[in-house]
Amino acid sequence: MTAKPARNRRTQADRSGEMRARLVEATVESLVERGYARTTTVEVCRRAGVTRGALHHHFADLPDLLAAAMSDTYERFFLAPARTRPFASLEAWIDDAWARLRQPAFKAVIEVWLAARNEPVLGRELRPAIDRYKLVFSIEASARLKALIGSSAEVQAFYRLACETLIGLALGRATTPGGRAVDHEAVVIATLKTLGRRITREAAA
Amino acid sequence: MTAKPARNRRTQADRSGEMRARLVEATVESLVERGYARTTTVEVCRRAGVTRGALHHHFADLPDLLAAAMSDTYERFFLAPARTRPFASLEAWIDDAWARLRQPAFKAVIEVWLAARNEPVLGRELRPAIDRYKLVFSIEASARLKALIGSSAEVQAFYRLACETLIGLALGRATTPGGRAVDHEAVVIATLKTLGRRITREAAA
DNA sequence: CAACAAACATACATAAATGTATGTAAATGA
DNA sequence: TCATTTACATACATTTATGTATGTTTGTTG
Repeated sequence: MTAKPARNRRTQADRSGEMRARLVEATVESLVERGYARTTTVEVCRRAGVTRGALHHHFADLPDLLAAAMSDTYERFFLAPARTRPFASLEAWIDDAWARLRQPAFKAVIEVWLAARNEPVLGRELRPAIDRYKLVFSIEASARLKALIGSSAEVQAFYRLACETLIGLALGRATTPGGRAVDHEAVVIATLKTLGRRITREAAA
Repeated sequence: MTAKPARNRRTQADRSGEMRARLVEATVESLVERGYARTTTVEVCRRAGVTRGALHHHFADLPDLLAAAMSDTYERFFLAPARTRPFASLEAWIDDAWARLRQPAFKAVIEVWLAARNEPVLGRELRPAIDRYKLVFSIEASARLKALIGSSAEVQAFYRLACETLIGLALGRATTPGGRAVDHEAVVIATLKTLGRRITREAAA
């Protein structure tokens, strides 16, 4: 039996998990730094420090890997932190949402969104992952959002608007050379919060 | 001398102009339908119905062609229509701006933005064209916008916000399978206009 | 109406990505 | 412990894009 697990003896599940994680991480990095067009299997393997054989063993092809990378980013950056307490205000939600969308990793999501639209084959394989992603902004899917927005049509409409605004800002970051903040980012966020406060106040009245 | 210009005799300037136009048009189409990653010289030539030799004669390389495509879209969709009368209201500006950003051609711009960020070589060549594009949203560069916004910091901030919102919506369209409208597009536009009216009213007071 | 240059086509060499096939080391389980 | 499966590496064939070089047609100009 495997009585004494030698110092560097890892279980197969461990090896698989770690390898998949490394590959997914390398994929996201490549998407952020080099974009979809230059995110090839060789590039990902180079970053992960493994051979293409390893990649091919764990993922059927690039679409498969991208779907995994997307789901992973989705889980780590958007779902996991969302399992905390409810939002105190629209302002708090804006802070929370923007803290996520401003992450460099969100550029990877944008790249995949476009790639899925651009390449039908890829789109078919990625649709499930993408649809899960969309739920991040879905009011119905989140008890926190439902509680925050309530039944006011005005608040709900403002929420939709704020989502698009944040995505616009995120695209700005994604297209800025270093992924740095775009010029008027702070002003826009501040304005969004101000408007949020007013909408909330009026809805309460 | 070229006494009687035969029916199908075209001047060299004509031929060049038409060829460049065809290539640029094919490039934009390809960017919209297939994205940057699959917009190759062969694909562009296939669409334009010419050989790669022709392309290479008019454009040094793909970055050069992309810069031309970008400038052309810029000119046709954003600058040219902007030379009309001043905006009557923020609402009118929203209508005008959205009428442009909702065009499929704007997806080509987004693709180029990302490509320029993703590939340094391309970025260097495209920077001038991109910087010109940014002027579309620049208040200082447009007398119409200056007149519309005036000196109110609130109106100016709202304008910045609205720009990001519209870009967010445009990205939504760009990532939607048929380039079709995203779910809550109409609501967001309507809300933006409502807010615009309020901001204007308050700034006047 | 030459001589020349511009406009466009054809052909080939090179590079890079992908898929597949096969080989080896490590882990599992009877 | 040994047969078997899983994890990963190596090698090759194919495809596709690019750059470049050279050829042919069509306009321009003295």
